[in-house]
Amino acid sequence: MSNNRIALVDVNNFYVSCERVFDPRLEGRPVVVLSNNDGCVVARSAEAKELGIKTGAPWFQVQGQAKAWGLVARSSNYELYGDMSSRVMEVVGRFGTWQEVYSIDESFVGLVGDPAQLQAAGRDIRAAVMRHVGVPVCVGVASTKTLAKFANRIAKQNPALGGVCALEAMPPGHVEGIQERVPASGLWGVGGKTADRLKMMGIETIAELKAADPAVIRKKFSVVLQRTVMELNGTECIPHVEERVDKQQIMFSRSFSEPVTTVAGMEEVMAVYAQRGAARLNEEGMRASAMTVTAGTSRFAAGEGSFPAATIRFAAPTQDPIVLVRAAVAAIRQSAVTGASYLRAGVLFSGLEPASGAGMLDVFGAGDAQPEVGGVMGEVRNKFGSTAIGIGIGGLAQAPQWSMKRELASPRYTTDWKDLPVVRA
DNA sequence: TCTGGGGTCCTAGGACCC
DNA sequence: TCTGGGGTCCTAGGACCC
Repeated sequence: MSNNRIALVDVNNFYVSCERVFDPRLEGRPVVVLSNNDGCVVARSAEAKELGIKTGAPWFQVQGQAKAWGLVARSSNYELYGDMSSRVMEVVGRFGTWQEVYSIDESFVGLVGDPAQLQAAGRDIRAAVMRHVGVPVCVGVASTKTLAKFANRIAKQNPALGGVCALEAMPPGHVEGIQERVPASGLWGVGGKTADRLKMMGIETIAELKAADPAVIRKKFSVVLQRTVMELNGTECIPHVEERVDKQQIMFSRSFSEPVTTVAGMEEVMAVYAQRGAARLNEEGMRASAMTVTAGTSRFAAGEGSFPAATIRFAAPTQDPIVLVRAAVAAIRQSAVTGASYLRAGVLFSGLEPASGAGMLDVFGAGDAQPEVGGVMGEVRNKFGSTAIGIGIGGLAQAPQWSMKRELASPRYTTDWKDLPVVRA
């Protein structure tokens, strides 16, 4: 067996840690970051976790005690987190033989060495990210991705390890002991439904799942869970995806700050959302052969609710915002229910292909003379800001009534000159 | 009054073809 | 009343992830 290993590096309480870099007063205090519309809690500091605040907790239920607890809430600031993320990834990537960015705050990297060297590499990564970006990370190192995730969890839960756990550097029997105690549902890839079904078969702990027959697991569940079993036993089954492959879908979906109750209102929403989606298509350099528009009433309200969805297939793949807006508005006009109280809507593009190069035949030879609308709008936005241009209601400078609320937002410290922090010495 | 916004992969089943 | 066998492609839905 070679000594190639996989490290999973992730930032602790990522969104909260980003906020703390620019506002050190938040250090040591309970802090939560809220979802769009300040709806619910999406990230918590260790102190907030200790208070018993759960991920997904509705903010209006927590808000009452905030003052007594000294709890600080921030609206999510995705521009800041996105920028901090790329800085973290760049630093972490320097240490790996390869790197796969798995989510906004996690990446897998390849490491080589004996257990002591792996442990040392983990400590180096941690120190480098803290020095260059200022956020704390944990590192788990093992022979497969599933085990690296597991090792990372051990690192997080045992402060004595200093944020790094190379599985093979642990004392003999230690890892096995944990696997006998921890439920299988704590593993990457094992969700609630699967855990329930496993339980009925008498499989509750990680150790029990590890000892299960992969063929039986595949038959009763799926190839996905079979891979988990094999990875627990040290056989790599989940491939590395170093090059970010092209996305299969692009979505724009948001809930509103207040309900939209008329079909005309939903047409307005769709006009704006289709444009936001089209802008994303343009940024990714893609065009779509199909678009699905969706809307929904509250999942928490009594009664049936209304969840319209309609898919439009285009004769030729497109990223033209005018075409997309027209189609989305027509689709919602037909599928929205008069009088329903809609709280969210979205557009999903699928059947994506690159917009450049050999695409559609330019039958009429108009391609050169008529630059694509989406591209031009993208250039204008880049130069003059995201609200500088739009079609119809999407061009209004003032946001419509139902637009998202972010009342507790922090400044865009790293992506907007106006918000650059000032340091006095 | 109030409850996120993205994504991925797999499977089953239907349509269609030879 | 009987009516193959195999293959591909597409879609919807489920489960999971952060």
